[in-house]
Parts: sequence; structure tokens; C-alpha cells
Amino acid sequence: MARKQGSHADITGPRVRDAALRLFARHGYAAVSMRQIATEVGVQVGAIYNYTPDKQTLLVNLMRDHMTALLAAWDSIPTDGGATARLRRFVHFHLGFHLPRPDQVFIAYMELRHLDPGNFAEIDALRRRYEDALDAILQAGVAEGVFAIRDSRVTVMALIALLTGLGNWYRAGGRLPLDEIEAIYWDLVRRAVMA
Amino acid sequence: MARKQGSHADITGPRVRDAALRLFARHGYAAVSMRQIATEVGVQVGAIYNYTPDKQTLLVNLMRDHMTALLAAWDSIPTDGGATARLRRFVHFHLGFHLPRPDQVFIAYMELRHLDPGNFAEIDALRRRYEDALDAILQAGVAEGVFAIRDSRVTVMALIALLTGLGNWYRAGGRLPLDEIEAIYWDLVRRAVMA
DNA sequence: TTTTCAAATGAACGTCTGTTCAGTCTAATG
DNA sequence: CATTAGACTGAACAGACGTTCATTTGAAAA
Repeated sequence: MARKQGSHADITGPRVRDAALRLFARHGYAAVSMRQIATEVGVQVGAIYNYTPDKQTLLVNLMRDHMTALLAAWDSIPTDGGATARLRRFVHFHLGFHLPRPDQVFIAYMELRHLDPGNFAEIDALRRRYEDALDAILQAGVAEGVFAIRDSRVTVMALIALLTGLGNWYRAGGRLPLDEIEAIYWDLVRRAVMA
Repeated sequence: MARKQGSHADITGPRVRDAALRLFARHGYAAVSMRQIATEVGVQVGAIYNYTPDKQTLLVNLMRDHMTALLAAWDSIPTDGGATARLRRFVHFHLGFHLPRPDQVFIAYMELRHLDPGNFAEIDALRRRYEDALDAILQAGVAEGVFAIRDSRVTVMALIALLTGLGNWYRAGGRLPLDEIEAIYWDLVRRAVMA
């Protein structure tokens, strides 16, 4: 009796999210109108509201999905081996996950101020879990005696800023291949923390 | 015959700029209206246009002033001594200049996408000049044999991201005093580049 | 073929946007 | 005191904003 669930919804829904992601990243949440998103999808603005209750929810869902995917991907990375190997793995994972997703990274880090307090707390807690993953590696390295670190929390923030900053200037096909850039970044991180 | 130039203009003008700076940093350029700025200053919206031809110019002037002040302040820093001492001075200068100006830093780095092409090229050139200052120090250190660096340009971007990232989480009165945090950051930078 | 309903339209709502400008105020100038 | 002009007001402009909803569409289900 009922129509097969979402005959177009499973096409238009993702397209709304994709358009919002790209437009928010390019122009900023506040600068993008629901009509722009609708035009990008090829639909009238009213149809957008079949897929999100409002604009704010569209934003917070993009952020939550990104952070959740990041944590899930990290959870599938092995935790065995010494702290140096684990740190090496973290650097490789971090760059490998973030570089192909510049739009998500930009939104997740720059549009936090447009979240209302409840949504902000939720996203911030997810980010903190990711920071904790690196913190655990650094503390393990200190316990093993292979890392010399004055304060693991400060070092976590510094290293994540260093790694994430790559996305602000790296463009595929630039002067150096990605392998080489990753090797340079790993070299910087390793020497910064090694005992 | 003419009235003394700017009897109120020299009060209201800076207040417009200050209000725009704080509001742009807090809510983002696109999310702030000229009426919000006017209300903050305590004036009607039309009066704003005695001090800027339009909203875009207000933004680009804030950015230009910040970058110009940064470069001017750096030019007054001594350039004598070895590369290690100069790098130490750069780290101290960078943190000392940026930390008290979180609003300017946020705008200068995050609202670039709201500049039209000509304005973007101008601000981007100023930023490049600052990167070149650090690049020169790194190359001097390599020439002296005190730094071991695989690629100075990549290292410049990584170190600036590391240092600037401090402003994203540092709050006065936190767990650690600023002196201690600066020492940790210097330690990370030094070890990352030392031969 | 007829029925059914998810999906999309198109118009409307009240409000806000950046910007302009004729007119008013006020304090220093002559 | 009269004049002058800079600083500001208050209203208006045309258009864009997020969101709502009665109505239409079209393809799968009966």
C-alpha cells in the first residue's frame, strides 16, 4: 500500500547533505542560504525541509558524522606495538583521514561557533575523545622511556595543530608528493617528542 | 572656516572598527550585520558609512592592519645572533604578538574566503612575507649546520600552524602559566629542527 | 486501471539585509 | 552672534532570508 520507502528520498537526501557540505566549507555556514543549497541540488527550497528540520540541524549533522567517522576509523587501527610505532601510525592515520576530506575538516573546526550550546557540547566531546587517543600514546611513550614530554596535554594540542594545519596549504599535484610531505611531518613529530 | 577635523570622528571611527573586530571574530563576517555593529557603537546604521564605504572594506582593513602591524613588529626584532637564538626569538615573538590578539588572528586566518580576489591577493602576500621571515631563519640554521631540515617551506608551514594553534585553546588563568606553555612550545620547535 | 502517498512545487509570511540620502543637530570658526 | 560643515538621524529602497504549507505530480501498489 505504502510506496517503497524513499523512491527519490534516498537520492535527494544525500545530495542535500553533499551540497550543504561543499557550500558551507566554501562560503561559511552563515553566508549560505537554503535557496543556494536547493539550487545546487536542482530542487525548490521547500523540498529541503523534507530532509532536515532546519539549517542548524543540517550543520550539526555534518559535524557529528565527520567526528563519528573519524573516531570509528581510528578505533579500527591496531593498538599493538611500542609507543613510537603507535605514534607513527597516528600520524599516518591523521593525515590519511583528513587530507581527502578538506571540506569536513574545515567545517568541523571553523563552524563550531555557529552551533548552539547543546550541539557545541556534543561535538566538542567527540573532539576531546580524539585528543585523548593521542594523549594515551604520548603517555605510553613516556612510561616506556622513549618520549620526553614536559606536558602531554599541551603536546597533544600542539601536534594536532601541526598535523591538521597541513590541510590548509596542501594541494594534490604540488611541488612535493604526499609521501614525501608525510615523511617530513613524521620526522618533525618524532623528533619533537623523542627522548 | 572648516571645523576641527573629526570632532567626533576620531572617537566613533575607532569604535566602529573595534566593534566590527569583536563581532566578526565572535560570529563571523557573514553573520554580523551593519546594524549590529551600529548598535554596539551606540549609533544609527547610516553613521557607520561615514567611516567605511562598505562592509567588505571594513573587513579587509582589519586584516591589513593586523598583518601590517605583525610585520612592522617583527621588523623591529633584532636579527643578530645564530639561527638557534633567532628561532628562539621568533617563537617568543610569534606567541607574544598573537596571544593577546585572538580576535585579529581569528579573522586574519578564517575570513580570507570572504575577501574578493584583489583583496585576498593583497592579504595573502603579507602573510607570505611573514612566512618568509621564518624561512630565512631555518635556512640560516641549515647553513650553520645547527638545523637538520628536509624541506624548509614545509617546515615553515608546520611550525607556524603549531604555534598559531596555541591561540585556539589557550586561555589566561588556565592550568599552566604562559611562561611554562611557551617553554614547552619552544622545546617542541627546537627539537623538531635541531640537527 | 484505479488508488495511494511520498516527494516536490510555488507562493507566501514576516523579518532582516547592505546601502543611500535628505534633513537635523551642534560646536567650532569668523 | 551668524555661519559653516562635520556628525548623525530616521526613513526608505529593493531584495534576500529561514521557514511553512496547501496543492500538484507521478510512479509503485492494489
